[in-house]
Amino acid sequence: MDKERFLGVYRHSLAHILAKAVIEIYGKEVQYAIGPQIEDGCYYDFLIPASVGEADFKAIEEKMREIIKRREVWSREEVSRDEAKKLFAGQKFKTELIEDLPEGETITVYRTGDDFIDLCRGPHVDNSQELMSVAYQIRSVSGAYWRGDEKRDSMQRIYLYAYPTKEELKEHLKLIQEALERDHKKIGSELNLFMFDETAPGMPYWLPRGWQMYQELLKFSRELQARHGYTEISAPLINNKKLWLISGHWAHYINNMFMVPGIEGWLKADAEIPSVVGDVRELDSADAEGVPVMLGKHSVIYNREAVDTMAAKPMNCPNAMMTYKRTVHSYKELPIRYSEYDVLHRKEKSGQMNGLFRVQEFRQDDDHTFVMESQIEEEIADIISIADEIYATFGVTYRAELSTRPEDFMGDIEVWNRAEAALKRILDKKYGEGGYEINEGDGAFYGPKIDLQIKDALGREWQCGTVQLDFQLPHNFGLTYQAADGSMQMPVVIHRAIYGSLERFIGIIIENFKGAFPFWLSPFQVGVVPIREEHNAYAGQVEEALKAAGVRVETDYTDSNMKEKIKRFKLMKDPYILVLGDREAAEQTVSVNVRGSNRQLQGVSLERFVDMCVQQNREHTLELIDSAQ
RNA sequence: GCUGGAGUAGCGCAGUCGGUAGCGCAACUGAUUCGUAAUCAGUAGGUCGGGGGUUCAAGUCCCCCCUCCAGCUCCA
Repeated sequence: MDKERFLGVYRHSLAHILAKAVIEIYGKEVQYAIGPQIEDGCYYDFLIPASVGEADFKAIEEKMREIIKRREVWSREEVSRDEAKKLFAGQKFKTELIEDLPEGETITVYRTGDDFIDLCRGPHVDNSQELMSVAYQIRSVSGAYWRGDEKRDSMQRIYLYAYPTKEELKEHLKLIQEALERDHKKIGSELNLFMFDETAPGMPYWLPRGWQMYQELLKFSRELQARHGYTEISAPLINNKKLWLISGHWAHYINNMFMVPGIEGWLKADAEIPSVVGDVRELDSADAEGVPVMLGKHSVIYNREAVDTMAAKPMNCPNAMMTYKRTVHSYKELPIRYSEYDVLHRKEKSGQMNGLFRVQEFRQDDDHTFVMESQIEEEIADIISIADEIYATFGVTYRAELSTRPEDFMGDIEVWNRAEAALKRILDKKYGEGGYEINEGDGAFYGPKIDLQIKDALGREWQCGTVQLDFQLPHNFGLTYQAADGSMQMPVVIHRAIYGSLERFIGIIIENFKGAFPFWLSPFQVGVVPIREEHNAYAGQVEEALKAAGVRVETDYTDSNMKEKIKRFKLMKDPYILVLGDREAAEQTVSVNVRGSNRQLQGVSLERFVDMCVQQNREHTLELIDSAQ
């Protein structure tokens, strides 16, 4: 049996054992739903009368062990729909699953011993004893909605790690531990890169060291884009709702926007309101049921439909449209590329935030390019070449995904077809046919898109870059350009970002590099350690020489001993630590400690060391130069 | 928003049955002037996330809220 199949059968069988154990512990009223295998094990969704916590894990694991030891026989049966329904009477999820099975499909059930039956396609082990040697451990319990729908039952999902042997399980737990050690929240705090405060959830405070990196990323993006003909703009952070009405955000995105009340909408109320909808998610739903609410005397309420209501921008696009609209445009001007790095705000439901990966305030390396349809192909090829250069600089690989026309598309189907064909031509040429994924029908209603997923040092994938065609906003804003024949035509807008959000990207590279950044990106690039106070003068001279060459250097002039000084810079993961004493001062050299090795370069001339630094800044070198040759 | 966990000095943590809030690192002061990851001694630092309640007494028990974490759902 090949490994894939082996894992599938065993993990899936363990899910059944898990369900059986949970039912034996918590009683027959447990509703069990589905228990698929996943990447590192399996899970099972339950509706359990009690709430399961970490304290219960051991009992469940032991119950599973006990069940396996019973060496029960597993049997497969084919049953009719009615028989199946009878077998699972009282199990509402199973009943729903059975009802949803297509007519004529063979329904199979598996029994484990006499007292447990599950609806399942299989295959499974023949006898529980085959599971005797597999290693498993409850990973966690978490909430999950029945069929992923937040309006339906909220269930408890119990996750299991499952591997064929104890060694493999151990190996996996080690990898998890490794990921934990790379956690950007932990490293970000240790390296003084950023912080959060409860008064601004999901909005990072960038500390000096972190902001330095942030600026380097911006600088790199700006340099690269300037070479590719981009022009940068900046636009208001808050706009009147009029703009959001035109762009469609007021109708489709309002619950994710931070509102800025004006003066007009404030009302003093002292009345009974017949129908108040309390759940913000249902505000736009026609059949949301309101309840009568009595407002207290002189309550202050706000009517967001007032003419002077403003909102913080969640996206840059509408203002880019406005910028384009300022003058008339000729086809000769296109493509026009407006890049911007403005601050965006998106209100998230609580529980959605996650360090820098998901925040409420962020910047993107955003751009809106206005092109003629005939220019799409060439423009996107250029965007991909930018992405190539940026990702390569961080030493990460990526793959592309194309999402095509959804059912509720907007615009001319012919335009869609031509645009999708153009995107496919580019991707075929770049990655070879089949060298990228196609998600049919997954595009936005306003245009097809290409997503770029990067793969980090642990093999985890992250969505960063995105290139989206947009036929809708030019329409909403009435954008035009004058074509060669004198007619007025509508440009196509290309939205694109390569880092994605700077915040998320920094989170990813913190984990990718484990805080040991390439030289050009390091908050401080060189730490200088004078051995004794009498060496401070020479240290100052070295510091000045480096600063003059644009190198970010920090020097420890305190009276602590050199070991402590070295330790401090090592903990900050400065790429180079210079140790300066009598010898160096006399010879005008530096002794260099290279990060990540115990290697010391002795007697490097100051001039040579400055050159090494300058070269790495200029070339955005990924690896540290660890030789003075 | 949902499920489960957590919040005690700047950071990492301990705090038992409800009975005077502690340890390590960091900080500060003094001594030490040192050749590659922690010199020694002393000092200071707390609305125990916020609010309410129970009690003679609350970090500890109860209720509400906030924030964070692991997931679910949604997303850059």
